[in-house]
Amino acid sequence: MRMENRKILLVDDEQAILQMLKMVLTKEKFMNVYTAETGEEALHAVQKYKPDFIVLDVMLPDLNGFELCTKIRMYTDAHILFLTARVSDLDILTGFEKGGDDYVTKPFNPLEIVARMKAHLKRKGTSDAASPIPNDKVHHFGGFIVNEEAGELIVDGVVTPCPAQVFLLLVHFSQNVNRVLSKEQLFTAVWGYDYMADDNTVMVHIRRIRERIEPNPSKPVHLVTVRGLGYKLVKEPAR
Amino acid sequence: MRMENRKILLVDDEQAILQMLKMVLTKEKFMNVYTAETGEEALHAVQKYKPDFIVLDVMLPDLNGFELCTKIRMYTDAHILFLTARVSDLDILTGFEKGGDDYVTKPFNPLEIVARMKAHLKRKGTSDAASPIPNDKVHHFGGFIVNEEAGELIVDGVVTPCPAQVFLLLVHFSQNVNRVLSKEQLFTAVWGYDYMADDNTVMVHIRRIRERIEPNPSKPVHLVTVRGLGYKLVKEPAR
DNA sequence: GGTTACCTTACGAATACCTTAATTTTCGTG
DNA sequence: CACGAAAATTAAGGTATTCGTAAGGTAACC
Repeated sequence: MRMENRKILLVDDEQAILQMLKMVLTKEKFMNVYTAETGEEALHAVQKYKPDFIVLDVMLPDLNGFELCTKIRMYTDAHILFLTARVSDLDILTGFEKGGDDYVTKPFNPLEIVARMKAHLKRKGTSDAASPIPNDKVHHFGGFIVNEEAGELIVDGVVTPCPAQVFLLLVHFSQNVNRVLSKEQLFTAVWGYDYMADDNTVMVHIRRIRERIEPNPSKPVHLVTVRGLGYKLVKEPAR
Repeated sequence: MRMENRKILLVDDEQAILQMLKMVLTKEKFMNVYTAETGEEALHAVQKYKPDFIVLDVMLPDLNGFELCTKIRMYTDAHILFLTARVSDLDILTGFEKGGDDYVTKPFNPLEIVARMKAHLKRKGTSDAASPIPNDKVHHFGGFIVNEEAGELIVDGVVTPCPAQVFLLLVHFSQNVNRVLSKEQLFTAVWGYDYMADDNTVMVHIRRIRERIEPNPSKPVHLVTVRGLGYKLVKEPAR
């Protein structure tokens, strides 16, 4: 893929910086330039556009840029260049530890950003390495990941303890996304019995899943109830 | 190839800088560190050692660092990080144009050089055509190595005695890194029986592995328990 | 208004796992 | 073949966690 077709994500809360960088990049024929002004927007943009190169300001209104970097690494291996006003060595080293690849201090010459970007992207060749290797045992949802192979649940970038039965139920849902499953089906598939005497066990476990993955477990958006039919795990929750 | 086996070339006419960087790199377990004090020496070193990463001072007695960079590019595609006292934007951009990948201004923190180096080399993975064919029978973990071919376990650089069954179990884990394996799976794969009457045999062997590879066998970070599901050998233990 | 479906929290028995020691089995050597 | 050492399995006591049940409640449906 030609360098200029690479996708660039610019993350900064200062409009002036975003506009300046975007202008310079456009002048250099970079056509796929996206912007975000908050950490949350950035995470959405990463999942939506899958950028090859990310310019990331350390100081964001909602998230520390380093923490954001850690979260971004759940979705992409793209090159991350930090923008920072700080010159503390500890902060610089922290950025590298958190999975960053480079940093530039403010105020900066936008041509330097472009030069660094070009130096990096030139080496990428045509092998689009920024995409994650598809793995059907790792299920990605907004805000959490169910990793069957590792036996792990990751919520907002954090490994979340999950008892075995709860996890197995969640795995079963993840293997049947957007599909309504009755309590009987769940009990048979996950518990292994042919007959379900009482459905409370399943409901309690559903509650336990929701406590881990839902913003508000009492108003679920991921693992929703379909009254009279069962439950389903929704890939992209409605807004 | 492991990061620490990468070849580093340091080019600067100041002995103090060369010695300081070499000391820091050696402390970080980089064993193949070469130095050159002139452009001519650098060119020779590039051809002789074929370094993966080059730290290159702009001000050299015989050659301008940028011109040297252009010459070096005839022989290698290694990552080139410029050291420069100049802060002129024009010089910085010149460096990138001449084929440089990065730059750091003097005076600098040597740990930043190492951090940048690691950030870059970490991405190189094992795909280095000039290196011997990667050997998937030798498994490297933080603090220990499982060598199937030699039938050896090496912990903190020391060959560690390991009974056969314990070793075979560890090999099986090493072939399934970051993958949770149940006690039944382990018993079937390593012991060769289809049915496991009692799981205590496996647990005792797990304990024996942990006694060899874990800093604290009772609080394992490498071979971790996934309660209700089994065990997994983690490549990079969580901090 | 009554019934049904689902929700939620707390609690205790059962389970999973850990650990060390004892016993049995295997292997190497004389 | 006997013996000693090493390795593997079994046994036993212990701890921490999990799971299923119970009970009280709410909302939707008829």
